[in-house]
Amino acid sequence: MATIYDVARIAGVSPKTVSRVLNGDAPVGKATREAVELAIAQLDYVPSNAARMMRSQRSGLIGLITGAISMSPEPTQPAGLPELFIVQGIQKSLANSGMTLMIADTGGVVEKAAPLIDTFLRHRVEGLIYVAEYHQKVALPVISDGTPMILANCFDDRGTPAILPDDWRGQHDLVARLITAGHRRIGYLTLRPEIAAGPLRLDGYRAALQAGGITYDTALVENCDLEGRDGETQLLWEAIDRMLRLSSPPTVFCCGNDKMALRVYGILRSMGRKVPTEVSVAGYDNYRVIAETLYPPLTTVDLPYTAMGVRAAQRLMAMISGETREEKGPTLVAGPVYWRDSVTELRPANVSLLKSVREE
Amino acid sequence: MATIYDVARIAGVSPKTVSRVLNGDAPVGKATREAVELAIAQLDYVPSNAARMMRSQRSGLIGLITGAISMSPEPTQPAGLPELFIVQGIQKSLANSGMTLMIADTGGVVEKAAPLIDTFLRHRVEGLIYVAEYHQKVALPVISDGTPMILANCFDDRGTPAILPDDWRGQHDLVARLITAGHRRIGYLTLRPEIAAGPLRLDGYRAALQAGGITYDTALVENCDLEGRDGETQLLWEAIDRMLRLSSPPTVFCCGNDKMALRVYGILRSMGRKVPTEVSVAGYDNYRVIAETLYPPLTTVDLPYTAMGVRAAQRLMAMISGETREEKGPTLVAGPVYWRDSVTELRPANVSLLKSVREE
DNA sequence: TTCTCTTATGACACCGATGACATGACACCG
DNA sequence: CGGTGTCATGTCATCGGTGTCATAAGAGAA
Repeated sequence: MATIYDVARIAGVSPKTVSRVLNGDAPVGKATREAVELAIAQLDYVPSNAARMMRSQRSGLIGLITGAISMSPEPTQPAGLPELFIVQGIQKSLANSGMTLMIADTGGVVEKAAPLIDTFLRHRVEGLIYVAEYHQKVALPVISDGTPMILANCFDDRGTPAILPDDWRGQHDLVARLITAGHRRIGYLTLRPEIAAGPLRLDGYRAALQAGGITYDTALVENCDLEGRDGETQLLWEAIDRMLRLSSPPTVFCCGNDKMALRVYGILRSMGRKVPTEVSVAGYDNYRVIAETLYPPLTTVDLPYTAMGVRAAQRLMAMISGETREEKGPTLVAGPVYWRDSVTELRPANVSLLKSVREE
Repeated sequence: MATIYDVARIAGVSPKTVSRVLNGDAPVGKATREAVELAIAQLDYVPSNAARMMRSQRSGLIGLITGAISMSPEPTQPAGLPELFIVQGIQKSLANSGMTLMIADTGGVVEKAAPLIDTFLRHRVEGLIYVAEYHQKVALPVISDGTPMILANCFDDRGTPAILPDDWRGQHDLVARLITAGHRRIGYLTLRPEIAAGPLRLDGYRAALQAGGITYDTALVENCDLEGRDGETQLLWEAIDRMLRLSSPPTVFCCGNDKMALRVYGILRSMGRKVPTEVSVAGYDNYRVIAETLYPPLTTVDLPYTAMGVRAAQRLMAMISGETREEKGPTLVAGPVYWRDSVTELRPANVSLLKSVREE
């Protein structure tokens, strides 16, 4: 591998002059520059980042840790995609910053995060981002040196800067929109409460009901989320069957996520109930493979992954450049409701009332 | 940031001894070792990879380029997941090699591959892997220095070592299994021929028919793949409708991929045809979100992404260690047929005849 | 004409590790 | 008791760039 000395020799100049041509940090004569560029081309010279970095003490690297890439071998969940979109947002936002993004993967095993962080520190990354698969609490090893770190789609109890989806607002906006559409009996097949999004969305649901003057009815809320295990379909079936037999049955089922909504479609069809004419369905996640492919297309709430990635990168860059006006606490990012044909308008919507809703 | 000199000073030894403790490449006295380890802990010392690398001329880095992470904003395709599984296989295979995997992303823009390769070369990666989203031909810039490179899920016309799915065999095995199940009229809703897998799978289909003594009938084969554009459902509808009206209609529809199969389920249901009792459906990809969630679960062919990743990493490591017994040409990796309930057994299968088929 | 001032370039040390080699202290051997 | 080998450790140069400073050559200004 050619070095800057080789180039200098061929071009008949000093190494420092070659360095100047490469970095453009001082004027170089036209003839000299051309000679250097010719030599570089002849030798296929590629400068060594390691050497450059030693002297300049700046790596230009951002380390990103995710489990997206190698999820557990049984990905019943729509595994990985969320993280991908977050990473996409981060990339987009970092593209013009001159930083190089290094991505490492935990293989879904949280314990692998520590050695990966260590590897990154050895490479002297200027900042770290940890991206989680779904909104959750994490406990990462402390970064003893001052390297800034951001959590995306997760949080810890050390107050590390975090970027989170606004689950409360998302569910709230969806339910508010359903109420606007004339629905009063709104069934809710929730996520299990252990995951962070569960309680937040339930609170959003309740808040929207209250704002709409509707009483919260426990008969309309049930957790059917078995973490992808078998029996979930049966649990869903029973819950739906029970709710539909109520004297005042729900006109719409909100599902914990789009995957559950996919199951609910199947169950309702098997029961002979037509979607949406007899009963409406709404999801959460805007998981497009499902939401857009289903017939009828699914009304759901977008999880603003890309936007979260952008925010994460921005906040990190702010920390790196040492801006003191650092926000405290987590950054909440809300996503719009995607209004599609799986929900009937029981009465015409008053469009002026709608916020952050995209009609498709 | 503390250096090895700081550690040496605190521990009262020479930097070289600290180095020995870190690398364990020469015996160190117990007391000395402990003093050094204490100093390292006190200072939160993390060795600099850049410095180490300069001296040793080995980076321990493998560069991976993918478009998985940031696909186009309109991922109608099951975007990204294939690449993820490939990367997962690569990671698994590289985990114990002492190499660190650096992942970079093209954002789906092929032109970005060149600067990314350059960045990797600056970091002196010891090997490069390019992973494509689906089986396709690519044209990457030539790597002028000798850094080894592997193509995964793609190939070029320069003969760069490539790892590819065995599409011919996959479709062949599926159709052979259908024939074993007693199907004689096998409809095939193909992928568009422009993509690499299309013709290969069609050949596999024809070969299996021939081996089963069944005449190839063009009335049973139609391309309904519009690259995710609108109208695909209508095209599918028409093709299916036409085939079902034939005097000798198909008893099973093979679909170009699982996504298409999902649509076909919907169409057949709308037509009032029950799957699988009245007509069977098979897919391709084993795209689990679809194949396992659909009711009935979908018979399909696995695309062995993880295995491809493993093979890619192995072949790369072989190249790096300079083994001369390098295979020529692409490595083909076949995936098993996943036999699920979407296909009826018209006659009981003779299990002893089945190869690489998983019954679920 | 002489004195700045800019432009263009080189000399040299240094970043933080490690490879090659040297050295000192013992242990074991005949 | 000298020779030889092993263990434990230190010295020094070096990897490939770049920061700092020096210097030479012209361009204008006084």
